[in-house]
Amino acid sequence: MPELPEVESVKNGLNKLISGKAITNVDVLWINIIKDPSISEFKERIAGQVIEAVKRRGKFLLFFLTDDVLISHLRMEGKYRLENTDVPRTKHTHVVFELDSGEELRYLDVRKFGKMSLIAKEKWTQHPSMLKLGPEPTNEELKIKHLVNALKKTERPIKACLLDQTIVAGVGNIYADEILYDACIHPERKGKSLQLDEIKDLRNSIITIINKAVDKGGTTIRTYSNAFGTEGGYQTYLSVYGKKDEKCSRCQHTIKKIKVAQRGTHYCPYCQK
DNA sequence: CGCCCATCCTGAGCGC
DNA sequence: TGCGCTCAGGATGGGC
Repeated sequence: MPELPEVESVKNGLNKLISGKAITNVDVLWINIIKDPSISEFKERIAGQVIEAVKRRGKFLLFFLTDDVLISHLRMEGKYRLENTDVPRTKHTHVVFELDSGEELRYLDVRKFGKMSLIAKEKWTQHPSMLKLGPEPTNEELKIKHLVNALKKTERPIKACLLDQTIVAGVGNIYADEILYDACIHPERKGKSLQLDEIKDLRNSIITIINKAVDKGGTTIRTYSNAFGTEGGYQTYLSVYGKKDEKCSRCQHTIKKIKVAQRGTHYCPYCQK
């Protein structure tokens, strides 16, 4: 399940593989992947454009083309693969970008949850998906004051707040659990119950955990791999995610799994207050 | 406005 | 062996 660190790794791989190549044609094999514009406009506009660079905002991949930006979200299991045209397309290949190099950039997605949008370059920051995004989880962009404001009035559990992309962009279910463990905060604590020093700890944990995961090339739990097909390396650093019934490495108590905001949530009932 | 919940999807894992 | 059920979950939009 690609979160910010995994998308960052995919972005880096794609830049090496496809920057400077032109798209000659687009095949859409599962129409629900394309959110907007219409399928015909999507295909017609992309054909002929050059992929200048691939960037990232939150969990969204941004393909900067000659005139447009292709906004792509991998959701649960989306992947990009560069293949020669003679390699057979698998049944999970849903969108194919044919390149002037004779290769194909293929979008694969077992669950078909991923989405793509195309928008004019000068308007991409105004796309609804972009407008809703909060700050990137970096020391420069994620301000204490912003977190204080976002949390001070809400009754929602802090886990739900971390998953809310308007509060901070890029955190998903795995890193939310890891961040709360690192900050020693119970996932069911109401947002407004957090004290200032706890919010500072939380901010530090968000930045530290995400940075380290980026550094390790992301986490491979189920099926994630980057554009080169290589797996991430952060899974060996996980403290609670997927560790139900195992011992907490800090206090030796047993890691529990509960549901918070409809999401599987792992935590240590002794360390996380 | 804030928040909850269903929806989209398929494959893995499990019990019988 | 194979069937049917449950679970996994990010963003979105409807509804209260």
